[in-house]
Amino acid sequence: MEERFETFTVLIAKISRSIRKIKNQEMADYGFKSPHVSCLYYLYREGELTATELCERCEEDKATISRSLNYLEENGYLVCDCKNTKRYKSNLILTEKGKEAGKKIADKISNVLDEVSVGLSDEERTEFYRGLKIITDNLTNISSKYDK
Amino acid sequence: MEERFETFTVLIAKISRSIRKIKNQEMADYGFKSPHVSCLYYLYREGELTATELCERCEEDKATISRSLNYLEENGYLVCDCKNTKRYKSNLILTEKGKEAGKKIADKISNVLDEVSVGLSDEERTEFYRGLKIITDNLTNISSKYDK
DNA sequence: CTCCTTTTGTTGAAATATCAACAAGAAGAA
DNA sequence: TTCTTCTTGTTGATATTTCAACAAAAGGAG
Repeated sequence: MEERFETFTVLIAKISRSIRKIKNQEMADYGFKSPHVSCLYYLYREGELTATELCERCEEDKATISRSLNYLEENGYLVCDCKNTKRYKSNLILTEKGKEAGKKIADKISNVLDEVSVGLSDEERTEFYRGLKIITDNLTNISSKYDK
Repeated sequence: MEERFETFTVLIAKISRSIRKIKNQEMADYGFKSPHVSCLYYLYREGELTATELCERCEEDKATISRSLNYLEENGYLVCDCKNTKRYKSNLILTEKGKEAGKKIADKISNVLDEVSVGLSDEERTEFYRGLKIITDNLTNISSKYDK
């Protein structure tokens, strides 16, 4: 009997839910939700980025990112070196407060990642990531048929 | 530099999105969305199930499933051998129309699953699924800290 | 049977994500 | 500069998911 569907889509669904839950809860004291956490993480790691670059990193809709940035800016986590009223092509820059939050997030994420692969050897983990990459690309290809 | 976050959460996000897109689009002619597809798939494969069992299979919220079942019932894809006005503990049964749709879905899913692991040997695929299972369990553990 | 507890399913409200139309700016050609 | 076109970001509307309160039924115990 066909077991692949279960051992794939169901596991992926569980993983997605767990990741979102972790991102939502770890920084709940700050009022951050999953997309805020992603924004701060990437800005902390990569330095200045534009909104579009941040969308790519986070794999989130630009509307979601736009609204997350409003929240983060209003609450003093970042500023924008805007040449104009909007954020077009402008770099988003973490404030000190933003960097502190970013560091906290990066540390937590690092811990989680350590725990995630408990039970796999280094080699197995490497192989796993390789497989994950291949499968992601295959699926992206398949689903892109529906883009017009 | 820490690459694990990218090679994990981002890939998982992409996979989730692709899966949902495929499920949404493959049966769009029928007006099915992702949860409808999951319901029909499992009912087709496993025969009669209760709503709760279906929630477990689909990894969906019971509210989502409840509403999906309304749609499927209203449109003649399934009936419920209800002993009462609600669906409590009752078996959900596909009609002929439902079975046809279920078969179509099962075939499509089978095709997709063939394509998903192109580039991996049988052995690599088996190893990959094993790793996926371990990681899922680890993450479920980590995130369950937040359940009270 | 009657009462009590647990399970199961529904419903409306709230939170999130997604989509699509639009507006503002950038970039380049003439 | 002044068009024109393409990119980038915002906004409101809509769809979807999630949460939590509730209600109906089931399963026991007495």
